[in-house]
Amino acid sequence: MAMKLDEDEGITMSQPKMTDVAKLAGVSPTTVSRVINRRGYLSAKTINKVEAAMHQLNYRPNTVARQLQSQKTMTIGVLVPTVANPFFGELTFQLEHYLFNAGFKVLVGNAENDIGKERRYLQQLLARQVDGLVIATHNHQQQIPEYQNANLPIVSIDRYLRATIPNVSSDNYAGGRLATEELIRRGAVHIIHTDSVERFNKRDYLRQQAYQDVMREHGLTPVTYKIDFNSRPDRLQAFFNRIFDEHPEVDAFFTSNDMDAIQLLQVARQRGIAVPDQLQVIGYDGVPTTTQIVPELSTIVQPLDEMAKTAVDLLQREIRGDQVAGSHKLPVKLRVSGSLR
Amino acid sequence: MAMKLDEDEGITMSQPKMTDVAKLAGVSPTTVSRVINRRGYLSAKTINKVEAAMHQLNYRPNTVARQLQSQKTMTIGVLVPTVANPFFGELTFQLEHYLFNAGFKVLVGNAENDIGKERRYLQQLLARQVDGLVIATHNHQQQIPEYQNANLPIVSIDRYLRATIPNVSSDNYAGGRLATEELIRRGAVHIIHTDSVERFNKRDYLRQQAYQDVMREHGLTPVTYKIDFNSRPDRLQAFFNRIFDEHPEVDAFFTSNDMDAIQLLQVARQRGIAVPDQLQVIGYDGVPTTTQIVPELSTIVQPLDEMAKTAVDLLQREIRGDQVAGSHKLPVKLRVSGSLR
DNA sequence: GTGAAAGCGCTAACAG
DNA sequence: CTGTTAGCGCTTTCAC
Repeated sequence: MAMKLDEDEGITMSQPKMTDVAKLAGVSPTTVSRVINRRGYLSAKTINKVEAAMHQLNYRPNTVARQLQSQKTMTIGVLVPTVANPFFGELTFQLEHYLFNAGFKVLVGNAENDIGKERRYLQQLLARQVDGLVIATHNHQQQIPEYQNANLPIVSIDRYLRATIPNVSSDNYAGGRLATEELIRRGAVHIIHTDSVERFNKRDYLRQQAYQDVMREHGLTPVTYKIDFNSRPDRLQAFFNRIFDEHPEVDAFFTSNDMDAIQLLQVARQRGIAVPDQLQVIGYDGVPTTTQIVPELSTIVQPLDEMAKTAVDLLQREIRGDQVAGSHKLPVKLRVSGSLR
Repeated sequence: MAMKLDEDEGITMSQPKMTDVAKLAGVSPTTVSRVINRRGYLSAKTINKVEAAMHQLNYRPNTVARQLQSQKTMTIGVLVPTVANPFFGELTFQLEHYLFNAGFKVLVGNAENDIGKERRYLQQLLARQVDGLVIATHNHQQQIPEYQNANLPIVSIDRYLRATIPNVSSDNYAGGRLATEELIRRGAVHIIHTDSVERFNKRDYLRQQAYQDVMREHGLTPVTYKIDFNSRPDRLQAFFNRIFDEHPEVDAFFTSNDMDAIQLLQVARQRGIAVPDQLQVIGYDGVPTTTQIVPELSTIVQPLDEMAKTAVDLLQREIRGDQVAGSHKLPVKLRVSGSLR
């Protein structure tokens, strides 16, 4: 029956608040607040009384009220194209992991490559609902004015937003060089690079730039195809089939992400092209989940773990008031597997 | 220079509030509030003045203050094992999609199969920081007392939490039957079922139950192996190798999820077992991303889209005060592909 | 050691 | 059509 106490007293009562606890414990709300926050001098007796009362009422301090008072939400907004994509799923996971350890919660939004949705998220989140923002979407920043006059700590992932917004990415230039040089070293000559169309700034073209530089240094002709990141599988397959038709001499691909590389491997199999003997492939990303599913794919591994850690670190510094603009590049490494000979 | 107005006035000013707008527009805060919320009668002139002032100050109403006043956060907490897993990534995506359309934001937490972390999330979120919760984690609910006295709308996904908490799942029994019957129909006799160890309630055993029922109906001997959902790839491979060693006669598998099925296919390839000629495989989940990556896998497709929609619908009804307990099962379908002969 | 009063930014109730 | 007042639940001065 003692166990029923809460219900007896509380079944009709809405959520208890501080004054309820204070009344039950026979102290003032201020004292209850002090006990919760362990602030100031308190007698052991008072602490016990208050804690007993809180327990009895199953009291939880109202987070929103504390947020209003403290002017902090301890929440970070994370905007990605979609967490359904393994890359952004892993990124979101890593961000949440580090943010949680730093005391923050995560509000996620899938922009779904919809500029309108991204803007609506920004409008809501910029209204002091979060203490900061991590932006990993792909939409054209110039169509999203909110980024220009945003007055909140922001970190972008692998994307240029504004001079004063720090950006975290893998070392795209090094990755592009690494992939291209490796393919050449292994005998490839007709190497095609596929890249995303969603790049709107020179700083976002570094993989392609590296590929072209390396090709030219070796006296080879660079060929780059642009892929729409949103392409459904069937359109992707048609896309790769077209490349094979237009370039029957191709003996290697460097794709801008692993999902594309995987589609490419399927098309190659359908066309009876042997990998790696006739065709070598290197992707980009190296997300653990994808690697687990398709271990034979060679790829440039982005250190998503370190990238998330860096992003969280930068964000915390921004929140503290530091200036931390600039491009933060993390080292990549090559994962050699069955798609290389 | 007119473009610089904001900065001239606002560079040193912190975030403007309603009184700032009111002062600039020469009205009371209440009127500003009315304009924002389009409530009551307002003269066109006043609306214009206020909107001009809001625009000039780049004013955004403080969300937290509104939340405190309205006693609503329009935010839903979503707890999953990890969004890095394609199944939960897709689930989270779908949930966010429907929640956004219903006006809600999403706070995600990765429980990481850590009971402590799941509890800390619950303690925080139950403190009125969200208007409801979607629980898709795998931890043992009996080790998480918060679920028993949680005083907030909750929906669970494919998992029993408490009698009064509605649960959404695919029709696991039908799915188990469908898979097993299909394998038998296609000539399999020694069919092994692998299932997750993270099932703590009879209601969570329906796939296994269906498998066993069908096997017995056909005079076959059911063999179920339990897998730890968290197993790293190498441990999973060792696990499947052990099964092959212990049951060299096996000619089909029905696995409890596609990731396991994919590892199984890799082990079969390593051992030189031909799929589907020597071994047929049916997985469970049928997430679009996974299907795109491994199209040859046959599987029972869960309608994640419909499940998310249903969960959001139930949650909204709970928030309105309706009683909506019970188990909500959605129909599955078989996807036939290369791993079936 | 503890309490009373003011205020975080907004909106609902009540006037006028 | 618009303003004044009070209050959402908490914390932070400032007293005592």
